Amino acid sequence: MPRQPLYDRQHALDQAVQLFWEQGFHATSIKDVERALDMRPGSIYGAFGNKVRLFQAALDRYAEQGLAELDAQLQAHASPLAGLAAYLRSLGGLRDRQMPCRACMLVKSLLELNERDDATRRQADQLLAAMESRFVACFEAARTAGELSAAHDPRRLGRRLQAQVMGMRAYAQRDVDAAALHQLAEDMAGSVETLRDPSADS
Amino acid sequence: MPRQPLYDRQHALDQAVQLFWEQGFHATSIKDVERALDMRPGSIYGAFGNKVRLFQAALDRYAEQGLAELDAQLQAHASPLAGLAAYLRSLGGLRDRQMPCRACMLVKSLLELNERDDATRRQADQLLAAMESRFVACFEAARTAGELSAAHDPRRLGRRLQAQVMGMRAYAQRDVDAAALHQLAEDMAGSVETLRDPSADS
DNA sequence: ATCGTAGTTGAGCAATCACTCAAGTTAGAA
DNA sequence: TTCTAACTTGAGTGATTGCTCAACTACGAT
Repeated sequence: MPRQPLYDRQHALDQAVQLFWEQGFHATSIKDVERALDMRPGSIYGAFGNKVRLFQAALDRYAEQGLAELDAQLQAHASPLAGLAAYLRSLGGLRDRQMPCRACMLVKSLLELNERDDATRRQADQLLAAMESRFVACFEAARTAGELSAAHDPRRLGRRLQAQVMGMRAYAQRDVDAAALHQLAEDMAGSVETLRDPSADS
Repeated sequence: MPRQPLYDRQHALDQAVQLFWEQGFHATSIKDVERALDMRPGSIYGAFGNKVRLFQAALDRYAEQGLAELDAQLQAHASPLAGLAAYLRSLGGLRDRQMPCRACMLVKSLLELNERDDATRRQADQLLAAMESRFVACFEAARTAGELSAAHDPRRLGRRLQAQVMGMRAYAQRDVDAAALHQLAEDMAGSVETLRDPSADS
């Protein structure tokens, strides 16, 4: 085994996530990637294959971190519904922190890519489906915990929640002030909390 | 006045809307435009200036038609809230009709463009703001008509509605079945209808 | 019929695109 | 020390990008 790579693969991928998240796939050139990763074309292609595969790896990494953020919020709260509400409220602060982009990278990719980049678009779709599954599982947990009435359909609620999150984050990409975003998040969090069965004991 | 243009400007713009709506700005080449509009580069640049300005003209035309659709739904219903609910339900059928794209072209543009295309992104933002204003005006009308309790803030409701529409249409871009989309639209329409003041007389 | 103006055409421009590869560099194994 | 396999480098590939412009065409006015 002669010679280790000079670059840190994880760190390089993180830089790629930042870059693609901000600029999208088509507006980002390999020149941009060279600058952001501080790597020369040969190394980039040696490490990641080509532009599409680098983008796909970045998508995977982004989704992984997104799921981790959701899980962190869920574990910080005793009840599933409270966790989801807290997650929505945390999205209200999208304008406060400094970020590459406020909209979700998966949604940006889903909307940007067409059938010419079919495999990548399907990947974005699947990663979004995984996120939705987490939402559904959450509502199911709330139901078995008696927090949510049996009349509610967890899958339907999960779909709706994902659509709301997609909407809020796309809206956050608009040129609106932070207060409006917090209000929006509060409204959405409230609509999750009102699902709570009034006859629940805890 | 010697010689009329061979092309129909409105028709050409409609073709441009279709093309850009489906593929986005960066993934669409002038070659694509030549094919779609059946025009040669010289004519295209003579008529529209350059790629950016053609895209901007297409954005304007798209927004104009989008507002017209909303207005059509509103005028078809006596009450503002009923009109908004009908509009949301109509979006549930996005998967049924054949369309260039299910997601909103304004949102696609807002998410695709970055500060490098600042003017165009700001234009998309402003057109979305105009749409939101229509929503707000609608809620204000509902309030003066006594359909909506004075406790509600029309601006806040307008923001929320726009975020919901953005979310639903982005969600519709996913690979989900039509029934799920109708359910989602029904949920959102229902949430508008429950705003109706129970003490309203009509 | 002639003229002038506006619209059309397509070959072709410089710039950029994603990508390659031969030459050079580095380090562990022998 | 020498060898060798993995990694780095950057000049350079052909293809494509957005766009131009000189030649050409069509048509109303005179």
